[in-house]
Amino acid sequence: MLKYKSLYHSLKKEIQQGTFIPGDLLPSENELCDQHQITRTTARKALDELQREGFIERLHGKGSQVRERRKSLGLLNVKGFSEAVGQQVDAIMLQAPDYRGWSDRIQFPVKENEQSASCIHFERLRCVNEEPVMLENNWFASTALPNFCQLGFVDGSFFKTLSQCFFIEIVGSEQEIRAEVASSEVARLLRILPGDPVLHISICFSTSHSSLTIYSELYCNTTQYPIGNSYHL
Amino acid sequence: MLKYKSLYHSLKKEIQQGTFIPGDLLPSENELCDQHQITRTTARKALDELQREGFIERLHGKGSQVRERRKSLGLLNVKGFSEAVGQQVDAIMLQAPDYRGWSDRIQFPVKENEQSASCIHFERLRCVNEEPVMLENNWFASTALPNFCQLGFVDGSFFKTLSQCFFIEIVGSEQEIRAEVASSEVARLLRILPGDPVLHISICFSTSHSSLTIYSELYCNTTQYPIGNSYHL
DNA sequence: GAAAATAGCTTGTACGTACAAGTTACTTTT
DNA sequence: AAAAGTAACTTGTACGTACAAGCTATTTTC
Repeated sequence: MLKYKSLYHSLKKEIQQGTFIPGDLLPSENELCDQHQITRTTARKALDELQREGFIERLHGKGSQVRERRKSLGLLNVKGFSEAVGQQVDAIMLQAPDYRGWSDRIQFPVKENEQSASCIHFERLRCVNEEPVMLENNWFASTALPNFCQLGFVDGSFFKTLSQCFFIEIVGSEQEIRAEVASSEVARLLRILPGDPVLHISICFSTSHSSLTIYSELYCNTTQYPIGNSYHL
Repeated sequence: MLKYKSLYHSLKKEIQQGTFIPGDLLPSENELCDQHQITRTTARKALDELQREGFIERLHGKGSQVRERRKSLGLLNVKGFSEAVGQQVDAIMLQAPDYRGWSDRIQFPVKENEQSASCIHFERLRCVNEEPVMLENNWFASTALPNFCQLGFVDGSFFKTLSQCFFIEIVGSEQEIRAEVASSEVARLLRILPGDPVLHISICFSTSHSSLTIYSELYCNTTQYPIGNSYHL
């Protein structure tokens, strides 16, 4: 594991677990250097990442302060659902992973080297406090992930499974966001009325594995939980 | 001007103006160092920023490649409308900047030190090819920007005005995104029907001036142009 | 006692170096 | 002619140093 990533994960974990609460100052850059046997350049790279994702605020002359996180679904900068609201979150698998042809519902052009491979697809319904809030479809080429369909999800998280079973990380994403009227199918699953507005997000995730791109299609009921996004420095 | 910001702006300008087109490789990091009399650390900081905003892709062992930008409104990571679609974009001022009380339409808690100041507000309608696509409301404390109401906008851009007249830069933002039904007022301005879905974005921009926060409220017709967002590394 | 100076911390920018690792084109070997 | 090796580029990580600039608590001065 790279040194800056290791520190980044370690600090993020401590923030998420409540070791540091909003308002707290993290150890200073020099202290982190001593604790982890790294240089300030490396420590700052980890803190840069935490800042971009909105976990901390850097105060010139003071330190790195843990930020208050709003209760939104926090999805746009983020690699999944797990960094979201501090509430009971779960997922219902509507269509378990299986082999299909490439769907025309994918809003991004599928890369050529992937089109020739077969496509794995799965569909889930995300719930907060047992209320459905997001319908999620994912497509990707089967080549990079042998035996994926036989595996279960680590902690119910697709991205954790990618990381822990295949050592593949998300390194970027491109998204398009629209407000649309719910189709009868989407409305039924999200328990809203056909014609109600839904947030439609198309995402194309690039990963550390060059032949794996993940194409996602999300429909969100934002009545109770808006989608959040933050950006710093 | 800081060295890394200067290089960042210079490269971004060249990409936007078409000096480098998608697929081109930028000068290598070492070449940029020679051209601008800086070290690789500084050059990389500028390239990091361009990468995060989706302008370039870094190819290990090859170089920094200019990315294909999709024709979306590209607003979420971005500081304004200007980085958007390569089409005719303009704005109609519906309510010129003037002093008002703090509106209850602001979706974020207004900071205490700002509440005591008076509030400047303006409203604009953004158009692409003369079709209205976004209704924009902005609020901020008057203290940081003396005589703002008397000034015109530089190139029609609020953020350019902040930068060039007041030397204030956007350093972060927090956003909440919802799909809603258009009110009759919003529908009339966006030339859609009341009840049609609109994308509702609430933004809170933090700036390099500690006593200036900009609160924005956007309503978008995403039928033709979705809102785009990208994230890399 | 109040104000000003100071010392010691913090983060921000920028310098320079070294080596690992990926890509490419050329050269050598087979 | 094909394959293997190599040299010269590229970016990625990490080291270490220096000074600027912001914050805070203490000390000194008035």
